[in-house]
Amino acid sequence: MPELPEVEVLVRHLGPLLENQIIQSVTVQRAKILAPTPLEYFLSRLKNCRFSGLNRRGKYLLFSLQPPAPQPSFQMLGHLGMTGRLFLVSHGTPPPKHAAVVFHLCQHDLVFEDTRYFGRMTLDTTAIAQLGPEPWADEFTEEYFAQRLKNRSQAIKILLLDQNIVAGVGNIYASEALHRAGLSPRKMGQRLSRPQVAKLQGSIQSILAEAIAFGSTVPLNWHSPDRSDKLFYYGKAPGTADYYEERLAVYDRQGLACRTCASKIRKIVQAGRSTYYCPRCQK
DNA sequence: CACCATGTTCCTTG
DNA sequence: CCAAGGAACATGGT
Repeated sequence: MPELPEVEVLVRHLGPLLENQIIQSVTVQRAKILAPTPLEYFLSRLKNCRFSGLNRRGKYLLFSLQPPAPQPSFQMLGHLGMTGRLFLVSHGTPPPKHAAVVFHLCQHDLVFEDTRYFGRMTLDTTAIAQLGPEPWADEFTEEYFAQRLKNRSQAIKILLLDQNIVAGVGNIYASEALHRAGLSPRKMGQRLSRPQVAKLQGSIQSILAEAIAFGSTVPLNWHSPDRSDKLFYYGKAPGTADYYEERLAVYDRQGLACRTCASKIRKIVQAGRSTYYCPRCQK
């Protein structure tokens, strides 16, 4: 899935475009991703609603929807899973093969395409309550982070993927943040010193912030299922250069030279997920 | 054919 | 009760 930065870039782009658009009807090809919301309820609830806001929490999307007065507004929760993408096409454009949900607006269709169907689009927003703080929230203090790590015997890489500790870090940026912090992904959470906790906290914030800034400057194609950019999974705008080559320090770079010390980047598997690190820079 | 993939949840085992 | 590991979900790329 797009991790926090990709979702943030999407929200910043899509939010203004959706503002005040009214849903004429909804087509659902994969009712499973609506769970636990029943299909019929989903369709009837959304019809004639106006998009009144789009926000992000962790890797989740939160759509604010306003039904015709006097009904109160409510929220729809989206999650892109591993392969989910959201984009606008001209009204009536044939949907891609794995279009899970299509929201028919006036002049456009909002397509939620998800090849692997791991994503969600639901009226059940309870998942939000289980999330830890945003990386830049006041609550995500060094004290809080140290407290959450100190009694954990799991490797720090695995803990970074725990959305209940801090929300939004995924498999790519977990490796990247640990490299920047100079920490071994194998180090147990409880064995981080206080300065290491502080450095990791700062690394998470800066890695994610830079990814958002990067994604905000790259010309992306938001209007088709094209995903050829290998970057933000939205598709590179036609005629633009490959910006992504030197973007990541360690992720998917096993066997290549560390850009800091030239040692060979290694790949290991933790909790069934790949981790990349530099054996010399990260202790 | 085999293995890998940006995520989350559930189940089993210890 | 908790931690850890594995499988499941489903499809496509290499």
